[in-house]
Amino acid sequence: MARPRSEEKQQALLRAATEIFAEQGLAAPTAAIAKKAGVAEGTLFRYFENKDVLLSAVCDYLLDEMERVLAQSLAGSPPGKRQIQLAWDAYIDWAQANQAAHSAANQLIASGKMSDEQMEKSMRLGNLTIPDVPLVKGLDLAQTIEFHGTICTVTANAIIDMVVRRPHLADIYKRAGYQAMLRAVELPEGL
Amino acid sequence: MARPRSEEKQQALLRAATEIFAEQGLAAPTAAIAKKAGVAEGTLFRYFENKDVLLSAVCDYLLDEMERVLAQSLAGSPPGKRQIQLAWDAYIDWAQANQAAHSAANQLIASGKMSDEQMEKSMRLGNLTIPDVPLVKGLDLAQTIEFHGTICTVTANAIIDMVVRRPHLADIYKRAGYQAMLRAVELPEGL
Amino acid sequence: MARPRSEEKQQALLRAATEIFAEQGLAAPTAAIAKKAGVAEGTLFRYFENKDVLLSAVCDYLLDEMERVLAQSLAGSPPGKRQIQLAWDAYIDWAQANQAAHSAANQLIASGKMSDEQMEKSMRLGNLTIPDVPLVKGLDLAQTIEFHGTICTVTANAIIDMVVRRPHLADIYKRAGYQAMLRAVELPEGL
Amino acid sequence: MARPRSEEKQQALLRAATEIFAEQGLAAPTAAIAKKAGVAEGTLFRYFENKDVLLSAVCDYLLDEMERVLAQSLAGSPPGKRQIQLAWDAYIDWAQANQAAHSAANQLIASGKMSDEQMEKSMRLGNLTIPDVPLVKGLDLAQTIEFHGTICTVTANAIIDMVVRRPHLADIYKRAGYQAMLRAVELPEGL
DNA sequence: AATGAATGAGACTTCATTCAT
DNA sequence: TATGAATGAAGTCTCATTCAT
Repeated sequence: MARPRSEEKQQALLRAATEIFAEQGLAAPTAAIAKKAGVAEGTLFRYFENKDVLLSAVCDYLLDEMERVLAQSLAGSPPGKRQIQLAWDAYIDWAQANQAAHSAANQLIASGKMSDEQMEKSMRLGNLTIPDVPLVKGLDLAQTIEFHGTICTVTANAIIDMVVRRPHLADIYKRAGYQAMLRAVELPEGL
Repeated sequence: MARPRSEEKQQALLRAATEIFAEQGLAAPTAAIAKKAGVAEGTLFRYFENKDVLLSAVCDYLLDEMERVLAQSLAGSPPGKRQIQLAWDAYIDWAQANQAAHSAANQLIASGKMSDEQMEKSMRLGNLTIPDVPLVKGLDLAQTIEFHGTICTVTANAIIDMVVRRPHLADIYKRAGYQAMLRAVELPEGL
Repeated sequence: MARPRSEEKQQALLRAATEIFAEQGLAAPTAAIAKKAGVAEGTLFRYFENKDVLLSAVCDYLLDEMERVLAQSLAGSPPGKRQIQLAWDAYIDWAQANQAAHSAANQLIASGKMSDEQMEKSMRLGNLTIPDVPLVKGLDLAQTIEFHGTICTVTANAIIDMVVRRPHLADIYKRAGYQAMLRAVELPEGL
Repeated sequence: MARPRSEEKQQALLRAATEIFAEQGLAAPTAAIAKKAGVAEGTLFRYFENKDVLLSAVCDYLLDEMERVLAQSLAGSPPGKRQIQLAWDAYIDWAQANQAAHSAANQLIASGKMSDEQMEKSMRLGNLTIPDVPLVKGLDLAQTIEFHGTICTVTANAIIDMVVRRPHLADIYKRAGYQAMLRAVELPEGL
């Protein structure tokens, strides 16, 4: 099974899978994905050997997307300053504008089907912009970063859920969530 | 008279379902649950009309369990003092000792199949011990409580994941997580 | 499995089965029958070895009922005169008043599960009151009787269906049907 | 392109269903039908969404078949003359030659699962060739036609049963039945 | 390479029958 | 004897995957 050529169809399938997973869960039939992508049922399996491979590919696709969004948000801003808030806002705005992507990503993470590499990448994104902070007593540097990154990530996701549920309070949630996160990871609120 | 319907079997099914859901996800076959509970496939459906009813029953079972654990942790301690920490520790310890229960509960909450009542109860548990705090600017009282309760809950769950992944750091995560949560919701750290 | 004693329960089961079969078809669960009869699921099988035996017993029960109704209608009327009309009216009135019995009987006959004896008895009932008529050319006496009896029976059943569907026309259907039947079997209409 | 969906397979399924229903009743397993049609179990459900749809499709298939047979029998014969006998003979001959079809059709009609449209079509076929006859006293025109059509239909079906049971008397039953039906609906026997 | 019909394992569920009480 | 909980075979239907076209 040589990787076939239509980059376009591959993208269509990834986008369709993202939406279908968001709507119906990861157990959604591959046929529904193919249909939404506008290709035949069998064609899906020319691009993704089986459903697990597709799940993994969607995961990569979404991680790349997040990475792109975060990278773009930081581009051109002086490192070490306001970086965190830029990333925070960019992530929340992206999730609000791409709820299917956010939902699918959460389901994939929760499914326990992500590879170690993918887990690590998702971690890395969560830690992306956390500056040097004092070690948590009893943890080494890597563990401290992971600890703070995790709290940052889950807080952001919680905020996104609230934003999605009450869009008219989006800005309030976004700001208050940001302050709460800063306090949680012991960064000065002025940051 | 005929054999009485056994409370024991119902409990066995709920426990088996919890474990199987934790291991295989909510899409796990009912046959696996019946087998683990040591009953015939058909027996499951005498106790739970169909799979959705079983899911819902497991949800109630786990919420009751959590409620029991939290209530017990608070029993006998003077209200308004150290209550939060007692609940925090009890929840994290329970989750560490009952990983299947914690995992199943999380999946059920994420599945969107919970009834409104169940959602509300899970919310209530999350807010249980949060004392009066100043309103978040722009939110009313209920929204403020929800906001803080949500952050508290997701932080606790994040800590549990870390505790499960690195049990030897359990106490450190638990303590540091607790402090982080207090700061996030703007409670004095000495609490 | 000795035949147990409660005649009353046996009758209750037969009556319940008749009603349930009429409502839900012969594929109705035995549990529904037991419930309607007010006995436990397992009790049914102490009175009827298995479902086929129950079907057969219901068939006998209904044939006996019809026989009783027809016999009663003829009792005391001088043989050979007006007998046919008495039987016709009695049968149609009985079916209208006992639609479940009629429906169940029809389903049993259509199911092809009747024993030869039962088939023969149902035939016999259909022929009960047909007086001597000239042989149909090409048929012997028994065949002629069967031929006329069959036509009489199916006509009566057709009339019953119409009566049930339009009760306000019951008498018209009953009379017109009777006349049509007489003509079909070449009996003088005045009979 | 992919294999085209085969009209042939759909027909095979309809024919197989007809035979299986005739042999085993409408409760027969879909697996038996698929097997007899020579396709996989799942294939049946690509052609018919579920069992009820299959039942309905078989019903349509058989009604169409009957309509075709009756239409063909009348084609080219001057209207209003001998039409009835042509249709009668064609129907009985068809049923004798296609006993499974006749049996399945009867079961479907008896099952109460036919749509109103299908009921009406089956009625229409039964009334097809009945010419103008005097009103039955107390019934309007439509009711009279229904009355006669019903009697005609049930008589024909009764004759078919007899023909099937004693094929060597087929012609005698057919003729005698025809005469009986004519008398029943008050048409001159010479017709 | 793309298609979508075909496949059949496996899911959920029902129910006749058995058997412990 | 009566009960009804327990059983598991069997039914309907879904869907990931294959393969003829």
